[in-house]
Amino acid sequence: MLPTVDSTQKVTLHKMPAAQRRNQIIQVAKNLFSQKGFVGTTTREISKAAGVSEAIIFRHFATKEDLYAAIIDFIIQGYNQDFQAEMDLAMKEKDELRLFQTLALAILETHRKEPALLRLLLYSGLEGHKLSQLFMDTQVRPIYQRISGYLSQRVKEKVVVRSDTMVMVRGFLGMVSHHSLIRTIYGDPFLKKSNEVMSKEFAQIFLNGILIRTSKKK
Amino acid sequence: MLPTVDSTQKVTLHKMPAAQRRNQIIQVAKNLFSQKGFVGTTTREISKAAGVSEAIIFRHFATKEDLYAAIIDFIIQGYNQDFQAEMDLAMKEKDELRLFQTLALAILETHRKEPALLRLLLYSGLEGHKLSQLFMDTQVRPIYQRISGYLSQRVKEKVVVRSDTMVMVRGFLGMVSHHSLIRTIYGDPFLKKSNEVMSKEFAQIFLNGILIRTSKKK
DNA sequence: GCTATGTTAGTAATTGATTACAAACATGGA
DNA sequence: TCCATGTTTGTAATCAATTACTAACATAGC
Repeated sequence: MLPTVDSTQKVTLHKMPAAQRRNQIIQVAKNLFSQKGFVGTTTREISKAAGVSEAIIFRHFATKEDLYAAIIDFIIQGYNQDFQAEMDLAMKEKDELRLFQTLALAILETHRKEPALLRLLLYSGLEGHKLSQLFMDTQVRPIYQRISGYLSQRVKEKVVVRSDTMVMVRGFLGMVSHHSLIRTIYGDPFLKKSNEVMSKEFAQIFLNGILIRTSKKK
Repeated sequence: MLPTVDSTQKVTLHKMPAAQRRNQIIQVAKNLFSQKGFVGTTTREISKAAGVSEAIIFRHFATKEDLYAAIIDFIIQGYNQDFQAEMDLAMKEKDELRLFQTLALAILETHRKEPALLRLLLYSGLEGHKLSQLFMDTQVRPIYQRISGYLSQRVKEKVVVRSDTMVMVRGFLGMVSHHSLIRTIYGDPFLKKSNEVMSKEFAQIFLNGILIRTSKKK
């Protein structure tokens, strides 16, 4: 907030509890870092966007790097994985279409609602910060493990073709993630379908690709 | 090259023809920009890496931005598409497996041999430079058109399932590109197969996914 | 009144870009 | 063949602006 002028023409400062200010700075900085990268974002910009003086930034975070680390924590912590429950259910019921459709939609919708996350991840990967590695280890790898494990079980049950299930997961997540990337970064002017439709079509292609064809249907 | 001292203790400068020096600067800058981004790379670094003073950079390129544009030109110009011929042949012979395997391998090998290209593309996309848009328009879009057109023809011939061929191409290129991205940026510690194998497996999954199954073969 | 929250006004270092000047080269006319 | 003349390729030093970060002082609100 910028200082506001009251009725007596006197400037009144907007003081905020430390925790709240700290959180506000994190939010503001997250957006700026995601738009312009770590080196591309200046502490002055952040302070201006937060409506405080630059010194306030350094009262809450010792260095610019510390602020970045706090953003990392915030993201890792607050990353919502409530789609996990639905995926569990789909696995239990051995409903592959629903499983992969849910997974795809969760990813696409996350990136649509929070494009800053994807951009921040890419920047941090390119700039060599630890966010990317941490995110891969704590968020992405478990998904690989779970899906890959499930597929391996389905291979044994002669439902999925005998091949490297890690490659399958990589392939499917590639379809979805790459689509988000193109959409988020390049705008994607020539493929404007909804995330629901894209999820369904990706899941269909993928499942036709890995399921052993039975002649029961069509 | 740094100035070298000859036998008579006299400093001899290493002068280079303008065109050659210009080219050398482009190469050096390309690597630095790809590693640290546009804002993350200083003209001083570039000059040091090129072994000349900073003023030389600005003699050949009016601004840092101009240097970046020259790199863009260089990449667009020198981007090798000799796999196009092999893809044409595969299309002519209606050999889908070979078509998509060739495409995948060409992409993966390009990124393996020249990781700077992928990184530069990502940075330029994130930083909002025009390289990304230009590359998409001149290099990527034509591939989408050609493959998508071919698949549409094969849909009519009842070989490929009736669905959006653009989504199919996006899906396949997603598998491949995303794999390259993970490998280039995050190192990919848990999927170490060769590009040849990955190309084949991706192509198989994808083709099983979009081809209408005939019962002639297994 | 006290203290946490804020500001103003700085720091030294680094940024992209420019200056003045020197060394190496090309070449035409004697 | 030679060297005087003009051009090209280079350097060192410096510019104003901006960087991350800090010190000293001010004030809101309990």
